[in-house]
Amino acid sequence: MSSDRRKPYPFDQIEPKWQAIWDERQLFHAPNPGEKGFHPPKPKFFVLDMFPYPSGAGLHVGHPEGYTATDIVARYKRLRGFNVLHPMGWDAFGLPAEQYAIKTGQHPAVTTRENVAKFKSQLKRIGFSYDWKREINTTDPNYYKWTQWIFLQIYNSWFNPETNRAEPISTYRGTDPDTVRLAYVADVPVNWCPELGTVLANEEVVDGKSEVGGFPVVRRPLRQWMLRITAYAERLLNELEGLDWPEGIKLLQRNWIGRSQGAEIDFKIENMEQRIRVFTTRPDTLYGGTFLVLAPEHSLVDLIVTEEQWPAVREYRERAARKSELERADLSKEKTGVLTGAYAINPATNEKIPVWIADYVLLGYGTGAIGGVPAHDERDLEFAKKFDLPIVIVVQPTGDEPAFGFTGEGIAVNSPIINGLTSAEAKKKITSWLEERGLGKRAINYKLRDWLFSRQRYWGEPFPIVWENGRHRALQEKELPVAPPPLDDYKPTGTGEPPLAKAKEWIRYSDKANRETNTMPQWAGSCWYYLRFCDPRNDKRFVGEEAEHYWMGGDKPGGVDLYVGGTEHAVLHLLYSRFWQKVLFDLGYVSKPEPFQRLVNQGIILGEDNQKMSKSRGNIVNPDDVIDHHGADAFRCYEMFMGPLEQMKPWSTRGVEGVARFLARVWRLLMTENQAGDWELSQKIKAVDATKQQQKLLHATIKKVTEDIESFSFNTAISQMMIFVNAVTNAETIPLAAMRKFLILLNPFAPHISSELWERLSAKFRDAPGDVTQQSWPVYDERLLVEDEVEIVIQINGKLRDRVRMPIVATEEELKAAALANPKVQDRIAGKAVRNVIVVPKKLVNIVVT
RNA sequence: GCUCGCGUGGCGGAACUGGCAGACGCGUACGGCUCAGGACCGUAUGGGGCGACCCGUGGAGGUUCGAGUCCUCUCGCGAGCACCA
Repeated sequence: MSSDRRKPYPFDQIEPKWQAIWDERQLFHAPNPGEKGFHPPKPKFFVLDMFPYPSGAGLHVGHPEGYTATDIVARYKRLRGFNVLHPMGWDAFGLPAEQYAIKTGQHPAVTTRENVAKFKSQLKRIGFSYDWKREINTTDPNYYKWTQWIFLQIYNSWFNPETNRAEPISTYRGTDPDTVRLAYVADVPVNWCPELGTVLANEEVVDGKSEVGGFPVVRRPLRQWMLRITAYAERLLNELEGLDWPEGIKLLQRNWIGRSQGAEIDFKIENMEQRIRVFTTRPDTLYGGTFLVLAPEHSLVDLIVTEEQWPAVREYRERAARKSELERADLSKEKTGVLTGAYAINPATNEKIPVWIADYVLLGYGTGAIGGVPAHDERDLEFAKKFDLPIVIVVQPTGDEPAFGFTGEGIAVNSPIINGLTSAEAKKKITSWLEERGLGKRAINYKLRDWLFSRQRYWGEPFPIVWENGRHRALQEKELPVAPPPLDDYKPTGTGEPPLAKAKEWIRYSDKANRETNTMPQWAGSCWYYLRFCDPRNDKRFVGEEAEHYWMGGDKPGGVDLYVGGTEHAVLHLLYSRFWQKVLFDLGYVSKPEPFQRLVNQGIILGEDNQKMSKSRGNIVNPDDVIDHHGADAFRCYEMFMGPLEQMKPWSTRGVEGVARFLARVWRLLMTENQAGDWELSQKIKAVDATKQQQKLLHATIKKVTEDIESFSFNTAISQMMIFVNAVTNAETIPLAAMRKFLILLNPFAPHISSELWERLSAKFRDAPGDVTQQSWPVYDERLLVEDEVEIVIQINGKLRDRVRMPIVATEEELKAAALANPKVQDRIAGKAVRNVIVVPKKLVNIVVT
């Protein structure tokens, strides 16, 4: 007696069989222009997954959700005659491999190789139709050579505000190009994570902790490489407009970029030459400004602070510096601050107002200084109350809310030159007034900060930069790639000096020059990988011109036609790669300013207990187990049948059984088991015409599945196929041609079983040459879908009372007459007045009575 | 606190521009077939009532001949931002 249960159909045999065939025949390889097998008339379709970081834990059920969706689309588009680019690769630089190396001494490259092999075999088991000839790995020198090359293009260019685009640094006419490069070095307060021994980008810090690992992050000044992404703030914001992305993601990016419009106003300091510049979105409240506040770190503080205030200021600054980001941002705490002892002049009122420092003002935003308008700003009000500062009302609400503490728009009061104007008008007028006097100007501010681009890590791309006499200098293209040095000890130094600094020989570039020892962040490789997929083996260029033009759409709309991934990259990868794409576009290297035309986010898959899957909860579902039990086709179909792709939804073991049962029914529809226990083709299959009803259902199914794939409603597409199979199951004879069409519809969802059944049909009937993957997508005939009769709903006062079958050609008058003559209606409306009869052709009649 | 998104049976979810609420699947019940095997097949399945009928899409209003769908308010859940001047 065998312990393993008999399989409802032999997926364990047919799935490996077809995977091997696909591999061997390179069936899913997409030829590039000029290559063998390339057909110019075929339209292109670029469908991309967010490539994974190959972790040691292997694939979890969340990964294949998006991958299955894109695979269905890829297979569908091929059947529709597209040349489909559907690639996969590995985003393999990153912390886990490095931390494993620190623990065990095993080189990250070895760990990466092992993990990639594991991921790849898991993906292959699911039957994804990737073009494996295009596989890329960000840690491959042939790949990161070009990541470094792109960095050099960024380094060697600047953003020309007049043309609003990046240009080669040679076009810069100023004295020091290093001040305008898109990649530059700056001493900035950075997010330093002691536990990880590295700095992190703003985007990588969540609630004062590292996104990876959740370790505390503190502010610390360090000299770091930055990328001038802020130069692109406006374009990154505006060009979101034309993208077919979920509104939620667009909104996240808009908020992250955080554009606000207002004015910069200069305040004279009493008895000093310097002026304090503040940024405000409400210049119309200038008359209500009764104090100024500078960020504690503001550079003017040293100059303006008075002798007697020095001790207090120094102490306050030290305390602020010691605070973590989290403590500083704690909203529940009371406002703090100290007087500098200096006074400024409000340019509108000419009054003397005190200058304070307080940590609620951030150095990083605006000018690092604000004008305090306590009557119309919550924070300023809180501050003014705490320190007993004057409060002057200058905006009168138009509603009946109190003016005190009113932060909305209203009418200007107590403001001589703008009295009576609406806030919008007042803003314009006061700003012009300031501009005329050289006291201020219109200004736009962004929350977006420049991208902190260096990391103190081993397992990342080294910068193609050397230092000589304290100045940085780019390497030549021919010196790429710059490989990381071999090291025995990968540990962070803890001082902020990168581990590469330990490689004494590697650092020494020449007698005079040393190599840069920072590495690039993990995002670097993923910023442009979609471009490399177009031409992954090119050793002359990061992507061949013709290949880029073809796959990214050239002058036609497109780019990556479909990009599927999680929302977690909304302000990280998706913002960074848009930025790189724009730089490359400006410099003439690529044909599109935006990389991803259409973006779809898959929702998270929860555990069976409705909780987030996690090791500690013990609710993780392993795809390998599911495939062992039910096969890859059932796994794929269940991932899609669970519910809408974008939605968060829980895993259900029972649910998998349901779809597995469906596939088994498909199998048994065409196959029967003989005495010996072998599967053979069912005798019920005949090369006969389908019945009228079968024909109608088939065409309804073609229509529904086609439309549902186009609209990403994979769950309802599967429902419709279930309805079809349920209906055909009881038929005496099974019409061959209809089943052929059905198998093509099923193929994108369940490629193995549909391939096998197709082949078995071909062995007997020889009516359709080739594999199912080589067929073309069925077309439905609208004429077959129209009914002769329809069911008309009869309502009285909007409530369902009866249904009658009527010819589809029935006129409104006929429908109305039939409804009124209906016995149930007669009973109900007896003695009542019919006030109105609404007729919706082919649908319903609604009788309105009193 | 602010900004988005979402609330439909015992469960996952269907329902195109307002037009038969609950497709499909799970679960459950009964029946069949069987070596009672957690396999397979069939039938039923929103709630209430013996019944004709009545009630039902988080809650309260509104628009409409007609609302799960549109509008207003409200409650709950999820996500994002969080002193951004």
